[in-house]
Amino acid sequence: MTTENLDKEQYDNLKKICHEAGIKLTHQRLEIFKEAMRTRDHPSAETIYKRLQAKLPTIAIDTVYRTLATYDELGVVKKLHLMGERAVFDANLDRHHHFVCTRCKKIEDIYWPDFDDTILPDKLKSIGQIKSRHLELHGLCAHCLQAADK
Amino acid sequence: MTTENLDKEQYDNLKKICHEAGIKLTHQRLEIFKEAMRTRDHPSAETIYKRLQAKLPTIAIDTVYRTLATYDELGVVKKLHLMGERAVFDANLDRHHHFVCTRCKKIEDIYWPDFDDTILPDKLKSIGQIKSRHLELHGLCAHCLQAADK
DNA sequence: GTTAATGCAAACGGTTTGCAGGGGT
DNA sequence: ACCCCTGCAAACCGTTTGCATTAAC
Repeated sequence: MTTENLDKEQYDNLKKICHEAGIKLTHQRLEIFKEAMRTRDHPSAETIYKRLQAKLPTIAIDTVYRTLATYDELGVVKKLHLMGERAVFDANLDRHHHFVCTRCKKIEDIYWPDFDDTILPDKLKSIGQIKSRHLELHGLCAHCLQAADK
Repeated sequence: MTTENLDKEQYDNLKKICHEAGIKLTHQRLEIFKEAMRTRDHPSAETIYKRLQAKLPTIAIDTVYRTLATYDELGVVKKLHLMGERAVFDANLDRHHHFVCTRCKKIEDIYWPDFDDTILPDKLKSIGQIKSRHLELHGLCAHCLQAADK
């Protein structure tokens, strides 16, 4: 059980979370956690699975699915359901939204606190009790935009 | 080829769209169009398929998928990808967003023109070329809210 | 040692595809 | 008559599940 690339604080925190949830901190769970924390590129379960194969050649993809579902329930990562495509997992728990490039499918986190703080019109409040707002901006990312007007 | 429940204007418009797109206006395509127009409850392809079985007992579900995909391309209906659940189709082409009840999973169209007209912060514009914004509000609908505080 | 998690394989559900026959233009 | 569209079946892909083995506590 190695902890390189993972600071002690994060490790202790995960240990605490698992302990409080009454689940075991297995080798696989630790590596999946590290991989999820390592990048901000919204990997899918399959992506995480592939990235871990070098380090854990015998890991099964259903373990990745199960672990990420557990982490989602525990609030360690957040399962997103963008675009009806495969679910992707976001280790960024800050209040944010997403930009999706329609060409390369890249997903970028965006921040728009003024929008988050905008009070909903009274008309919308009659719908019920609104708990969260999820904004997706769609378009061409800077990179694809550049490639488009070649 | 019957047109009950479909006003002549809508029918002529579909005919024109198909003609201009160079595709045939078949019996199945007309019935799928009528079914999509008949309700505003965001049916899935499977739902439309089931609703048409009484009238078209031999229709195949892949025809529904193919036709709805065609209509999506033609702008007749809009394919949504909410919540990573099965894709649903929306015949409402007005500028609007969606409310999703976390309990009963009902999807309601919502309108918030002030938000649609809000200019994006300059910071976000650096992402690239933003073409559309899709907002999902999540929470409990009025009905489920009432059921919750029984 | 006890219990839960893993790996394997098979099932699952929604969606897509190849093909031959049938219907619209 | 021509060709596109349909219906059928099978494949597909991401995800989930049942079960025996393995590992964490």
